[in-house]
Amino acid sequence: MNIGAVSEKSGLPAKTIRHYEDIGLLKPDRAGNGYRDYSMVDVHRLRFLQRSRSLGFSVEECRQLLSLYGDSDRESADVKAIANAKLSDIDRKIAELIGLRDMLRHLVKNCHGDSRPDCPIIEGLAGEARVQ
Amino acid sequence: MNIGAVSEKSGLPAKTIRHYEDIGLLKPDRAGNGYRDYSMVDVHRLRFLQRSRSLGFSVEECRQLLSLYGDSDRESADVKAIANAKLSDIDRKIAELIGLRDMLRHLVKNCHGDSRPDCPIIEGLAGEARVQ
DNA sequence: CTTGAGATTCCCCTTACTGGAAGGTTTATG
DNA sequence: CATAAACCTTCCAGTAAGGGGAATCTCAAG
Repeated sequence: MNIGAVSEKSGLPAKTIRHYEDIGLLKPDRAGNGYRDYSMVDVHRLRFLQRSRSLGFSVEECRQLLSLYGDSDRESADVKAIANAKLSDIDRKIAELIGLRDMLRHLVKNCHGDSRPDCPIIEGLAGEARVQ
Repeated sequence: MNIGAVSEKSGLPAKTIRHYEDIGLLKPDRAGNGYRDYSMVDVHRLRFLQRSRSLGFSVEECRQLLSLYGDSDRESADVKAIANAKLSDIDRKIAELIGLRDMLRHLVKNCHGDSRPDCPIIEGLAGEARVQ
């Protein structure tokens, strides 16, 4: 499969896909003409990257997540440790997104258009997340 | 309030706080000695930035979200349009995080340590999100 | 008064892409 | 068959969003 098709299927620009290859996140075959030749596994990895990057995980975190499978030299204890750590991150992110969503919903409901100066939503903006 | 205290309260490094000032996300006062002097509103904005950046929103998106209040020249229709667009984004992100979490949970439960070659989790990795 | 913690600016480095040039390949069309 | 459009290649440079660290300044404590 050529890079254009993979781009469409993964939702990532071709530039980004080549970049991910440069930094070792995947290694597509090459066709006789020099074009990259992607498999469905590559598409899965790229889709996964698209998702997790857009959710605020760094490329290195994504690399760890990807290593949870596929790398046949994985060790069960490592896998579980990494996965559990990421599960905490994810739970926190979900909670924060829900907080953000509620805040915006409140804003949409209560801020009724006349540009009144003091909007009580400002309090909610910072969330009640414990710092540190 | 000095930048150190604000850093602690917002969870952002001082470097990042100064950077946000450079790109116009806040304008703290200056004390007589040249030190930046932050208000509680600044702290709120910074906390908000910390949260939304870590959730995968770009700085420009954060700028839009911040403009939903504080800018007294806001127009109700604009506010609602932006807020509603962001609400969709947030809902999608939440759904994706839940998908990611379920996948990891499944992996933790089912991948029982002996490095067996084929893990069915790979299917789940890409999610069933419709591309495009 | 001096010592250490915290502030300032400035400049360069890093991460994670993104745009564009210059050129090779494949596909559709006259 | 020619040739133009669409796709692919590499390479180089730029952007976005910070981070490291030097050189200097200021404040609080002993």
